[in-house]
Amino acid sequence: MTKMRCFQGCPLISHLISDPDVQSWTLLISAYTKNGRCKEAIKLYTEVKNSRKIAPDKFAILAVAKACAASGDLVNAKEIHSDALKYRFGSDLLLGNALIDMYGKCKYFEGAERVFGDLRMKDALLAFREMGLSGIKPNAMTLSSILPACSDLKCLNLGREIHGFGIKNGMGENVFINSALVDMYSSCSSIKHAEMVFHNMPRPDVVSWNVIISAYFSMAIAKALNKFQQMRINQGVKLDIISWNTVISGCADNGKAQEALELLRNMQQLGCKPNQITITSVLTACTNLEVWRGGKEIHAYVVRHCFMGDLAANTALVLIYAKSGDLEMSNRLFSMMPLKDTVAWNTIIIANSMHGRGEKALSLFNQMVGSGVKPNSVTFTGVLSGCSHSQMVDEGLSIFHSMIKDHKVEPDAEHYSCMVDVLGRGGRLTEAYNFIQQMPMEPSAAAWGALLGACRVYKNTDLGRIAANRLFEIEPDNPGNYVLLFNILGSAKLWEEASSTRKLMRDRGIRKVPGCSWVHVGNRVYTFVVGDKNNNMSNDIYKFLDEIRMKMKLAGCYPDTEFVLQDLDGEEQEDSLCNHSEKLAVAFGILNLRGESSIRVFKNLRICGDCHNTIKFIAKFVGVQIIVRDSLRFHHFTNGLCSCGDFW
DNA sequence: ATAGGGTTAG
Repeated sequence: MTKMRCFQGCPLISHLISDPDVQSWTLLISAYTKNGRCKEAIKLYTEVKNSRKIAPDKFAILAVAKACAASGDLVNAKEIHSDALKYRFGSDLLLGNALIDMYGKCKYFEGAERVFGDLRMKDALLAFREMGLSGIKPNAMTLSSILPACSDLKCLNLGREIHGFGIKNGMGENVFINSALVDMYSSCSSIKHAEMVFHNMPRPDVVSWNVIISAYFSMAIAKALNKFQQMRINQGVKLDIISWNTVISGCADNGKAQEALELLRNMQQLGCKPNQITITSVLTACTNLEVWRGGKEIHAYVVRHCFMGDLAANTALVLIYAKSGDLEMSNRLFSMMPLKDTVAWNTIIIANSMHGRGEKALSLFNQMVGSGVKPNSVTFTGVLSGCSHSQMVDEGLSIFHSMIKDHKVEPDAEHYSCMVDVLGRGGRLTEAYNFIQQMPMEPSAAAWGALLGACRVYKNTDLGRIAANRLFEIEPDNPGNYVLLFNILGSAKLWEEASSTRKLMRDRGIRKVPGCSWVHVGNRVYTFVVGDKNNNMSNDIYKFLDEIRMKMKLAGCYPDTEFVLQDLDGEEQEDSLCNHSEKLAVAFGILNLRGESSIRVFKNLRICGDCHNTIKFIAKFVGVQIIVRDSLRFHHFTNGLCSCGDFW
């Protein structure tokens, strides 16, 4: 009993063993790693090495390299690498593979390259191709440890040769080799062969099943889920944590968030404990969940299960909070993160940009650079879109010019589009148009779309026509472009031309996506469409909105009839401004405040201008904060003002 | 050489 407690909690396990030799030391390191306790494995390695003056052999180094790989511990990884060189294992193929894998998992690709170079892995692979391998005949261990290198490098030909060599040399039924082959064929996009190898295995084990399911996820999700069901009813194999993670991350990557959450519940019911990878995958899935309760539940789970130290989990949480409207929580979480990589910084910059905090996005960018983390292409998209949403034209221009000059990041079409948006929203329409024409690549729909949007805000009919006509060519099926031009022409009172735009849209058979908003009250999500009367409180909702409209008129705010046009859609002619889905959802949220000081509403399309005015008024009149997420960004309404500065 | 090595999830 005492011994057991020590094994779990005591860092110096070696005290329990009278004379630890290299073998038992290695065994313990592996045991810790297999149980997900990488920190302890690494500590054990370091402490025993230093205090007992034991020289690690290649197996000990291999074991600790795996611990570093699993935990992404780059600091110790470098130490392990230098040990490998110090003890003269620099050209060991097995260890070399493990070190490359370790650096890869720590995202330190320069290190991986260096090991690769030292090892002359390419030469090793070539030597293997000639089946010489320095005169030593490869055994099963060699084959199964070299196959992952083929997977990584997508060397299908060599993989095939290894496959043939294995069969010729009586290793055709080796489960390690076969699983590695399934993975190799799958990585080389040769699913048919992966399938063949798997189906010819006499006794596939958990790993074989995991690998084939993962292979199916890369081509057809239905087939993968089907195979997973087969695995579950198969008596011969027992699901392990990797099985669950494979299928959960497969769902997450394919936008199946609900399924991922359901699988998380399933695995827990069956007594399988989620690990960091599970949590990260589920969090990634939740990031794309349309309706989320502010991330609080999964956050609580992460805290309860001590995954808070995990970089990827934290980054996902930062994004979840931002996307669910809670920017404060997002910022707070980020500031508490002990370690921040490029992705983490990008996330918090984008979060602030989405919420219209351009200044904060810019200052975060400067902090990022100051702390020595290298910005990449995504970073600049984030900062520039922050500048555009906050009318920071000069700042945007200066960032754009510093991209190549100071950061060696080549602007791509997306950055150019951001700059069109920066100039356009800043009211510098001619410059925006010139900018498009000077783009070194073909201007994308995003670039013309940014210009068209700016033309709507600044009521520029001439440029609006040009941008819209380009968009009608590039993306003829996007209803938003027709509606925007229609609104531009309508507000210029060019009725005839406006209705011919409408006709063009109708003739092409393009329909507007129906507007839909939702709000979270208590434990339920309530959905509203235009003119919705299906809610229990519909009468109260409309009464409330009537009252607001009266109050607005008394205050001299008249409905902006320009936006009546926005929803004019044939059969929806009777739609007036008072029944847009976002107004209904806001009204319902206000009527169910229950002591809260803020509500959050989500809409699938851009918010309408009249709704924007009305919600500003409601926020002031009721004295609450109203946060609305539309398809592009967030609006924070407080005391009669919106964070977007009316440049929605 | 009868303690350790090889395949899978992000």
